[in-house]
Amino acid sequence: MASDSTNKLKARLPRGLKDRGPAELAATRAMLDKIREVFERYGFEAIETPAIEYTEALGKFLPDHDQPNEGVFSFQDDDKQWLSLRYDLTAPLARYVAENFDKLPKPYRSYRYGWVFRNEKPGPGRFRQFMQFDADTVGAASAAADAEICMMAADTMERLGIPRGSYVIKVNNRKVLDGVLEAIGLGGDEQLRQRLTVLRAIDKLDRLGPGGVRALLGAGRKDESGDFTKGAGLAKEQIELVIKYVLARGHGTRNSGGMIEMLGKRALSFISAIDNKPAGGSQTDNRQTLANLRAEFGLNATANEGLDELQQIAELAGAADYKEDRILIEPSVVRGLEYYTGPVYETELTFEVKDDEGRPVRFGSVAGGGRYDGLIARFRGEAVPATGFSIGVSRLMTALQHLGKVDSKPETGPVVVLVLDRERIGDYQKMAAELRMADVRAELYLGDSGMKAQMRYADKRGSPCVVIQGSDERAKGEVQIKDLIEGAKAAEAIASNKEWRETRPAQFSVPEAKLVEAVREVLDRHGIARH
RNA sequence: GCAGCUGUAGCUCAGUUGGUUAGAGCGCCUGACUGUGGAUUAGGAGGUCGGUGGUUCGAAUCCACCCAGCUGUACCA
Repeated sequence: MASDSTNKLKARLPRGLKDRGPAELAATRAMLDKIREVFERYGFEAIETPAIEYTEALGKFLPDHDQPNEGVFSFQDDDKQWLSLRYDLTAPLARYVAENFDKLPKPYRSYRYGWVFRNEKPGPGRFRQFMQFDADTVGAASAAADAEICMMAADTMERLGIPRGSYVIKVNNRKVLDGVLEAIGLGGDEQLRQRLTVLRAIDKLDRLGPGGVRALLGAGRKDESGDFTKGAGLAKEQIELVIKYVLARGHGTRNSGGMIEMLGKRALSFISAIDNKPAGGSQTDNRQTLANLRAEFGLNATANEGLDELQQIAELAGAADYKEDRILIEPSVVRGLEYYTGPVYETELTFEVKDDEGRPVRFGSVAGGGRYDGLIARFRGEAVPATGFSIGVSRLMTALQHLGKVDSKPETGPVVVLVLDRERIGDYQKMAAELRMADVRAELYLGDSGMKAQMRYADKRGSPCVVIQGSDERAKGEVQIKDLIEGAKAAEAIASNKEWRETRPAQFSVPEAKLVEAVREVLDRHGIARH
C-alpha cells in the first residue's frame, strides 16, 4: 500500500463520543454491580431491550413533520419506516410492557441498564452516547411505589460511597405545578407556550437564584456573555406568586439544605468555600413546606391533589426513617416537560468539586425520574400507572471520580514470562501455559526486544512478577522469579546502579518444578486474586 | 442553536512588531553501566504549528470560512 503521508487517514472519534480504557471499564463494572445489588434487594428484576426502536414507539416525531426530532439519531429501514437509537430507557420499557402486558405480573417491577444516545451538544461529563440505569414499577398507582423509588435512590447513592448529606433526593409533583399555573391564570390550552416558559424558569432556581427566575418570568434575562433569553412576560402579581411558590420550602434553619435560597451563583462558590460541610443535613421540614404550599395554593384542586401525594410520600419515607436529609420536598423541581404526570424526583450531589484548573464543576442531577401514568396508554388505550427513575451512570461516574471514590489505578497485569533464548520459545510458552492451568494470569513476551525492554514492558503492564530463565538457570534446572512490587519498594533505597544490579532485589530461584507454587506465593503475598 | 475564549511534538507549554533548517521540560526509543523495571549517562525518533482558502517577496504569526475543545446561555426525553 502506498504510504502517502499527505493522504493519511486522520484517526479521530466523532464529537461527544469517548473511548474507555481498562481502568474506567473496571470502575464502571464495579458501579453497575453495586447499583444492581440495591435494585435487586428491592425486588426489581432484570430485563434488556435493544438499542433500536421504531421512532414512533419513542414518540419523537417532530410536530407537523414526518421527520424525527433532531436530537434523536434516526434512520430509515428498507421498508421506509423510521428507526431510532433509544435516547432513554423509559420509552422502550413502556413499549416492552405494552407488548407483553398479559404475560407480566402486575405490579411489574424491573430494572435495566444500557447505552442511550442523544444527538446534542456534548459537555464535560455529557456525551452523545452514555449509560443509564433504570428501575420502574408499572401498574401501581399508589404513592408507596413512588416513596419506594425515592428510598431506593437514596440507598443507591450510599451504596456507591456517597455519604448521607452529600446527596439529596428532591421530590415535587407536577400536579402542584399545574395547580400553581392555574392559580395564576395560565390554565388554558392557549397558554401552553407561556406555561412551558414558566416551568423552565422555575426549574432554573438552583442555577440562577430567585433573581434570575424573576427575570425569566418577566421580560427576560441577559447572561454574562450578553445573550438575552426572552421571558414569560408575566404580570408583577403573577411573578410574585410564582416566586413565593418556588421559595415555599420550610426553613427550619437558614441556609441549610439550600444555599440556593438567596444566592445567585457567584455567592454559591463563596458559601461552599466557607461552608463545605454537607448541606443536606437540614432542619428543613417537609411538613412545613407542605403547610406553606397548602396555605397559598390549597384552594386549587389540582394542586391539592398533588400535595396529598407529596404528603403521602414524605410520610411513608419518613416512617421508614428516610427524613429530610435524604428525601426533601423541593417545589422548584420540574424535570422533563414531556410525560410526567405526578410525583417527580431528582437526585443531586450537594458537594462542590473543582476541575483540573481549580474551577468549580457543576454536575447537576445525577439521577431523576417520576410518575408517567400516560406513557403506556399510548400503546394500550387504557391508562397504566407507572413510576420509575433513571441514573445517569456516565455522569455519576465522572462525579465519583472527582470525589475520589473511584479506584483509578490500573488493574494488576499478568505474570510475564521473559523470552531470553529465542529458540527455546516453546519452553517459555509451556511455563505460561502451566501458570494459566493454575488459574494465574500469565503471558509470554511477544515482542522482539532485549531483556531490559522486556522488564520495562512487564513494569508498564503492572505485572506482579516476571519469570526469568536464561542459559544459566536452564543448566541448573531452575527458574528465577522477580517480584516487581517488592523490587520497586527496594529500589527507593538503592542509589548506585552497581548495587541495584548486583543485589537483584526481590528475586529468587526455584527448581523448574516449583514454578507455579512460587508464583502463587508471590501473588498471595500481594493479595492478588486468581482467575 | 447563540455568544465569548482556545487549538504549536504523546503530555504541559515557549515562540519577540510576519523573516532562514519551529524550540524546552517531561514522556518515548536505542546504547553504556559485562543477561534485569528504578537511578546516572550518551544518543535518537516524533510537528506540512487544527483544516482549507486568501493577503504578502515571505505566514505558527494577518484575514475569511470550516472543524474540534472549553465557558456561559438555550434545549434536554
